[in-house]
Amino acid sequence: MPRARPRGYFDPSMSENPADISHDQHAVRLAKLRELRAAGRDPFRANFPTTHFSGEALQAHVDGEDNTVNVAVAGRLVVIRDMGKSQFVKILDQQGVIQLYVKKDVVGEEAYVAFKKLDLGDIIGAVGTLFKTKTGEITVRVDRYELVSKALHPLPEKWHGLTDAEQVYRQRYLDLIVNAESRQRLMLRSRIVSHIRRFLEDRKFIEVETPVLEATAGGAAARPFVTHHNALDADFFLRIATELRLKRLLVGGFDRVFEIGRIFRNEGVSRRHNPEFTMLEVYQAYSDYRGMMVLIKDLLTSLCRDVLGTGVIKHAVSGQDIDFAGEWREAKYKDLVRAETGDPEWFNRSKAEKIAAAEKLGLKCDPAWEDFEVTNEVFSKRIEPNLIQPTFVTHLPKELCPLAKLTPDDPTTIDVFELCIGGMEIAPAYSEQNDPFVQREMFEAQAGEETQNIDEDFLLALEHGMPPAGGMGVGIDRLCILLTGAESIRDVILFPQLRPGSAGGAAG
RNA sequence: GGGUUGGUAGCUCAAUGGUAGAGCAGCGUCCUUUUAAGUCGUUGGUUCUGGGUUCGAAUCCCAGCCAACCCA
Repeated sequence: MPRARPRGYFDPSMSENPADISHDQHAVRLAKLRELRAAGRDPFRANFPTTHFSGEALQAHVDGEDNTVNVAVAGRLVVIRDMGKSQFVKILDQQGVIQLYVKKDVVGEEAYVAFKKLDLGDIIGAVGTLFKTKTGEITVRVDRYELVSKALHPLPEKWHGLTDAEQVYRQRYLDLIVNAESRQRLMLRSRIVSHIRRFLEDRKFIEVETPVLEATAGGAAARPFVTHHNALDADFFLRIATELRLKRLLVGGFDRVFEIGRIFRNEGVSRRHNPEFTMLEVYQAYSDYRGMMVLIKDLLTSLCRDVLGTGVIKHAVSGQDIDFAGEWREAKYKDLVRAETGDPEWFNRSKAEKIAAAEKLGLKCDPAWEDFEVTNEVFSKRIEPNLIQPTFVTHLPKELCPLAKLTPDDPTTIDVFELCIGGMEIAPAYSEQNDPFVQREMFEAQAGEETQNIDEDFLLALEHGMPPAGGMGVGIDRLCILLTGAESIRDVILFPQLRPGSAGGAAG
């Protein structure tokens, strides 16, 4: 038997009726939507003119002068505190949250009744004046409001937010609505990229865009994605670097160029790797890798100063403070390896001796590896993870990068640095190879049997004369991990790659 | 690709082989300066999927899907 209860919008006394939908939040919202439409009100308006973002409105309030400043604001309802004949609610916009105060005797009976039927998640616009509540919060006293867009699904819980990693990534919009930390971190990424553009433009660099679809994927050692062009009936590769295109521009007389471009590598997914990621590549004619050192140090210190407002950041993994303001260490690759292995004669040992020594350090080595690969295993597993403070590692073995110029007094190494910070490689930079004959030899040595993979068009460009140049690549995602204190690359990419699946079916 | 951990109400989480619960959200009241507002009442479950063991499975076993972490 249904119990006697006052009848309201959805009467629980109807709960034994299959038509009762009070437990189904989606159905309740659909019913409210139908009611709005039946009353001739559009639940999805075309616009709502605003005068202020939330943050601007908070700034616009004049202390001690309540209700003198008019504002029109809009955003998503994220908090509702109903006190009977008045309500405090909060709306979220791009700049954050602002509180609204809606009084029955200000907005009128009809509008107030309609306001009570709004749901968390609805997008509303409001016009009113600014005042400060008795607890000191700057608030909009609402004269008039509109429902701008109805939300048909409930928001995740306000206090704990959304924690399910899968839903965070597949439905990032929910994460952005309820997790302020995510919202701020991803906005910080935008500011970082924006700062990099301004920084380089101030130094006369030109931003360019080069093809993503390439006939040969060169400029790095990585497996590419393959795709197909129907009209040309030809396979294309998604680029794995922008280097060879940008150098053609150096030949063409664009002396300082950069591209902030999406790079695609068909490799594993991990905390540090997304199949598509963003790389800054910079080339400066008549400079060299030493010039790039100055550039990257200026760039990172200015990022810390102007975007983060600090010279020291906390390293998420080790807990150490990373000091960008002080002197940056510079160390030769070979010296670091000799120190780590405790063997001054490391580079005179045979491959077998190196493997034996590396395995004593707890490393697993594939016997098929080349000599330099064994050494590099020591570097990447034992040395790089411990380079927390900014460190330029210089004079790498020439086998590691076929596009750089050899060190004048040591033909086994190249004029390059790898900037390591927080145990990660942040930016490799070279004195770029501009001798077409040496470049061809390096390509051929690297290609082995697969000479069809040599980019002949690039070599032809070099034969027309490329100015000497310093070049540098900066992994934007890793830089953002470092600067925002994120633990995973997925936390600094809006929509990280996941296995295909639907958002709705994600939870089960 | 291998190992480990996890998947329970819209969300955050309980329930260690014996009637699936709580908080928030929802629904119905009270409340015209609240701050995770408060107050009284109340609805809501294919326990990721499919098999198996058992008198009985969210729980144990097998397979699969998805995710996180570690390794390659």
